[in-house]
Amino acid sequence: MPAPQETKPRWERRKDARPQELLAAALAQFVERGYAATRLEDVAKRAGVSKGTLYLYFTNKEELFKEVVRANIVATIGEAEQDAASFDGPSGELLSTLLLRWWTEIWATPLGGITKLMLSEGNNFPELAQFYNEEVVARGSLLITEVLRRGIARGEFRPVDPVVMTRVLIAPVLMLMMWTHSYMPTCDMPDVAPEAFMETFIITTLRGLRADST
Amino acid sequence: MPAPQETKPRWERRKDARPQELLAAALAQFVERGYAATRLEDVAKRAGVSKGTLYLYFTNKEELFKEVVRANIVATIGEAEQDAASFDGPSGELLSTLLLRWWTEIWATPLGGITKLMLSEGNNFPELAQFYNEEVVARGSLLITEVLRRGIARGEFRPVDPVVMTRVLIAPVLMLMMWTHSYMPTCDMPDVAPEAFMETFIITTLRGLRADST
Amino acid sequence: MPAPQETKPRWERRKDARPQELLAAALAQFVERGYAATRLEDVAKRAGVSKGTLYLYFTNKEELFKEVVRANIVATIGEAEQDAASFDGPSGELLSTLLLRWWTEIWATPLGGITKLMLSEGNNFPELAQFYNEEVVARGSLLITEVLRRGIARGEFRPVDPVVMTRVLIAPVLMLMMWTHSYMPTCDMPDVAPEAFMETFIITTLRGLRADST
Amino acid sequence: MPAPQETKPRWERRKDARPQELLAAALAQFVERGYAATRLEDVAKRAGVSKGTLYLYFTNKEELFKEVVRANIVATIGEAEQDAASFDGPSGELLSTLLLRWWTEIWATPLGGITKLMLSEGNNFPELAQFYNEEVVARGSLLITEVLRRGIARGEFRPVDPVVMTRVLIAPVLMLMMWTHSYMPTCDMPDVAPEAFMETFIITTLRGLRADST
DNA sequence: TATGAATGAGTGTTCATTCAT
DNA sequence: AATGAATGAACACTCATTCAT
Repeated sequence: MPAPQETKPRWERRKDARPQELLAAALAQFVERGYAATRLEDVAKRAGVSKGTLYLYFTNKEELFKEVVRANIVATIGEAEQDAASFDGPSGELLSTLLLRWWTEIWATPLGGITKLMLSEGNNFPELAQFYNEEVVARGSLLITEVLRRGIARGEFRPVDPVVMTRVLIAPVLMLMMWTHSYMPTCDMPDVAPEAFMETFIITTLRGLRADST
Repeated sequence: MPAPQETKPRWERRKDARPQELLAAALAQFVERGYAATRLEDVAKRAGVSKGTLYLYFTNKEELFKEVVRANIVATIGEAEQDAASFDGPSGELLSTLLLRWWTEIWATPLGGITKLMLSEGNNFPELAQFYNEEVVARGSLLITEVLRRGIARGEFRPVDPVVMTRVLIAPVLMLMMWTHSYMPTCDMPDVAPEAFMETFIITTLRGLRADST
Repeated sequence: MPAPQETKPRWERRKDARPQELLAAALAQFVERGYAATRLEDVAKRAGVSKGTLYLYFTNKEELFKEVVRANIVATIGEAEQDAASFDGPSGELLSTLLLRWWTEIWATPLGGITKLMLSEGNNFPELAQFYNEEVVARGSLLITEVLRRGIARGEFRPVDPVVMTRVLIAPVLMLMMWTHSYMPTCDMPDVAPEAFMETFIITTLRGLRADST
Repeated sequence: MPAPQETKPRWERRKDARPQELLAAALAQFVERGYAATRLEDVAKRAGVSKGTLYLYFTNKEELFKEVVRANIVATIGEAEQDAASFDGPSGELLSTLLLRWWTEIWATPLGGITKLMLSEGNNFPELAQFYNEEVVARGSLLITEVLRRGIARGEFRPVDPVVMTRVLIAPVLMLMMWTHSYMPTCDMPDVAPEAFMETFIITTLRGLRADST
């Protein structure tokens, strides 16, 4: 009896890589189509597996979605927190840096798509929305709030409620995220470049926030 | 003589009131569930009629939605346009009035829910999105843009690109709309009153926009 | 108190005419669309009445259809029978006259449409089909058969089974009826004028039937 | 040891056989009920599968029907075309062979039912009618027309318009098809055997077509 | 007698989920 | 571990029929 040849399998065994690949495919599809409109078959096709395989790794569509979110949220925020802590210059500069980085680093990232998705369809997944808020929104907001407190304490910003102001600062960026991730061209009526938006927004708001602008 | 049975009629004739009732029910359901997740049968049930009745008054789901939008918009925007045209004071005041009215009159109104809905699901229903944009967003935006032009021309505002600035002004209000209409309370993390948000936003932005803030 | 004026009613009372009008409208619609595809609402609209009115006169769609057929079958056949009986010339001439008249007088008549309809959808109304056959097809066929017998007896036609031959003679006319009443132009591939069809058919068949064509 | 329960599997894997089975079930149902009245659920039930399964193999009802036609036609017509091309004898013989074969090979086949169906319901499904005409009727007709041209050119047939004559030749066979597939027995009034019909029809018509029958 | 608003059963189609292989 | 054939619940829309007015 001939020993079975150690043939290289036609497709490579990558037991461990599978889940990642599936999550990647799911992420892409969710971002592209939204949650409800994403068909698991398309996710499977995108990952190059069969529909059934998805169910070997994820209980159902909802769980898959949750995993996608969890897998893509981790690191990014932590960095920003550290940067902010070690910054030493004027608060306005810190603030604008933070907002700009937020935009540039998230927007290019899948996280941008997820944010849009959560804002859009979060209602249908209260549990998930809560999770997302706690892990992402709350931590991010706190960061901004702290900078505002710092600026007010140092007399750089006029006295405002830092929590409310945080929201005012976050809102435009989130909205830009939504606009950017909406692929209907008509919706972005007269074309406004995200960069121009961010610049105008930051300049104007910082001016409005300055303590010395009597 | 036996008392005549008090049989409840299978249906009641309500010819004139019907359309309004249906639109109201549809609006509520759309806002509550979103467009895609709204089943026409539920709308019907909510209005106390049968599924078929809806089709006596509206061609299909899409048309029903459009009617809902039309019935809740026309007046509102028109008024704002007229008010703006006849206003005579400083542009900053006009702008803040406009934004505040926008918020108060739309937010209290179900129209807020519709705006949220369009932002959320617009992607999946391009035709609806386009319709909404043309009828609502474009007209509203133009209003703001014109005020900005006016203020810049009169030297009240510093020179900014009025189109970009329009977006910057719109974004926070839209975002507030989204937050407000997301019924997961957790999402509104530290409770920020919409009024406080609007106030802080308007004051800050107008300060940042003023021409004389050297 | 003024005596109520004897005003002429806005619409004329024509109690007796109603059923006829309804039947006429139904006939037209059935012929135009076929049985299944005819919506009672369209019949009503065509007759200028409301949908409900139809149900005052006819139990349901099926009964309406039956009445339409019954009301349009009566007279025509009788005439032909009498003409044939009193004819005195050569049988070939009689036959061709009969076939041509059949075509010209039925084709223009609603009976043509009904024939097409019966052929098409008769399966779904076995009872009706039977009735139609007995009253129309059988009597008409018998007429032809008799002429064939006459011709054979007089030595004008070669000896054929007159019953079978009757079918052979009827078939093309019926088929022409079907083609003519099919309003999809494509189905009548290269356009063949009904008159040309009838002429070619009659000439060829009579030639084939002649006794002397040795 | 307990005998393993003989549970019947919810479904059986039949990958390769399935399409054929589905087509067969669909054919039967279509012929039995007609196109419009055939519910896909019944087709599925007949094939012993669920409704959804149909959609694994066929895009929709219309496509299913087209496939049924394709699966039952291609061969038949093709053969006839080849036979005709290679035939070398007198045109009358070719013609009668063609017509007879058409009858016997189609009539015995469910394809007869489909022809009946198209004649009956074609009006209501223009696209199907067109498809059927192009694929079946047009090709078949052309075959006959060519034979007629051949016969005329060779002096075997008297000069007639071959296109019109084609129709005259087709009509009786189609009509016979309709009669045969109408399952109301009454409709075939005095019992005429299809074979007798065909024989009488062919003999008579060929006699009428002969060039030498002075 | 006439109306037409209202009904609700029925069907084609989609897609998340299951399970024999 | 992986497949993909099979499932069946769900939903938009139609239309014959009913019935309060």
